[in-house]
Amino acid sequence: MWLMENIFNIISAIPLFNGLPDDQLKAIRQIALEKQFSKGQTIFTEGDETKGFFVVVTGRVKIYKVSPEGKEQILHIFEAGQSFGEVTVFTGRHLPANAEALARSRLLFFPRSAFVDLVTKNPSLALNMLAIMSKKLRQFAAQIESLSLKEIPARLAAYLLYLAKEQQTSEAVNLNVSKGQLASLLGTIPETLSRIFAKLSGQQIIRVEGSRITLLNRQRLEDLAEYGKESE
Amino acid sequence: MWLMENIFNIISAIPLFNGLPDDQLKAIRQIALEKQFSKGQTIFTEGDETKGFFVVVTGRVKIYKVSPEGKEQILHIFEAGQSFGEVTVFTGRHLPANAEALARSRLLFFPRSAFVDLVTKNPSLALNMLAIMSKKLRQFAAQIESLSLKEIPARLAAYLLYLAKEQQTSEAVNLNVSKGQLASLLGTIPETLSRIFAKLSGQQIIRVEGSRITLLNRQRLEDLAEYGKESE
DNA sequence: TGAATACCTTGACTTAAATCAAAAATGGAT
DNA sequence: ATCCATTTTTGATTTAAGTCAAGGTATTCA
Repeated sequence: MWLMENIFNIISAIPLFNGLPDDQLKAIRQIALEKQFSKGQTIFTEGDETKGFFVVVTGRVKIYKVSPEGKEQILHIFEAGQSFGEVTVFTGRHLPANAEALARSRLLFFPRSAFVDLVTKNPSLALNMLAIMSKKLRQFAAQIESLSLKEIPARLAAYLLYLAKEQQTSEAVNLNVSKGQLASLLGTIPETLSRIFAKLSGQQIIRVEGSRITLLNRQRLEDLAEYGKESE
Repeated sequence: MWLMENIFNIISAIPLFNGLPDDQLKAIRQIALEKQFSKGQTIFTEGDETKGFFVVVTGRVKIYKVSPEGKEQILHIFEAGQSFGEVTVFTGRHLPANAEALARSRLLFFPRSAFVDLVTKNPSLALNMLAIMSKKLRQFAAQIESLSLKEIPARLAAYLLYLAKEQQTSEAVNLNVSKGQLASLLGTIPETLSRIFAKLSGQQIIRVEGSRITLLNRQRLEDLAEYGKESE
């Protein structure tokens, strides 16, 4: 019984379900299924038929694509409260990417047709969903821009500033993924990322201590992120 | 009077409004505004506040980002029946990219709040909108994959195959954009694209005659698109 | 028709980042 | 602790693609 209550609280805290009346939240709870995934476990694979979408309750999930040579490009890393896999709910077909748990994760699964029914009956839910998908479109647009218009040091600088904002700090940020994963997120490989960390450290722009990055010169970091070239 | 009828017909043929009952289509017609843009004219600029979104009636529109050095990355080219700029309808804030007419274009403009009202009252419209945004997310995911995991010849090969599918031909495709624009769409520059056209021509994989590209060896083109390396 | 402009191609060179290879560092597990 | 496995770093080299510069080819417009 307390477990049901627990899920209810979790659901009401998910941005996707923000502002919905209690009876709707109850209906949502009715259709949600809990799933557990251990670290490294695959949640779904590109090309899979899908039956619904997920919300992260605890843990962390990466969504990624793999090239035939095995190189991986992370599209996104989702944390508690965020949803993924919605794409297939509304276009039917196959999943466009892979999902893997980066840590032991608890997820809620929403079966497609039951969820579509809810959306149909509840305009606020539909608007929330549209808002979330709009936000994802924005993020993808930014990622495309970054991949094609910026060099890797600029992408790293932008990512560090993004983390600083997320973590509400202007001093030092904590990488929430391994450096190898970060490389993939930035569209590069670990060796290159390592060299760029070394270069920026040498220039006194950042200090790297394991996964803790101290921002020594925020101005230069911002210039780098914006112009892709160092202001000398 | 005939003009109103005309708009009505146009609206009913737009995928976004597929399957909606006539009274809803009439309501949509009520809020739609017609706008004309000449070739090269800017429709909106990154950072603009927006008041709604657009549907292309005739013509062609490119959505793009520009780096500080002036290099341009095209995110998408929209043609008749397609909508763009929806992102800001549901997240408020600012436009994330630029839009420019590639040809003389007639657009319908849907003011934000009136449209949100319609969506709220009409579940089918909300679902259509969600389906369209899902499709855009897929396309962006594919573009991110392409930019980071494939070399430029592979991107070109994939694009040519995509065009062949679009144009329902297996013989020869017609580039619907200038080669310079195509370069930007593929995340490169005209010089590089030109060299790759020359290289693939030399290998008898394609024949280039202006904007008409004949696919001489579809198999090798497919290998190239998938593996990014040439099958020797 | 011919000039003007935009578009496309080719060449020589530079450079950012990938690859290959190997050494260091880190972090669990026993 | 010590070992093992993974992650990270460093070095030498290669390579794809960008830059700069100059011609060439279309298109458009008067």
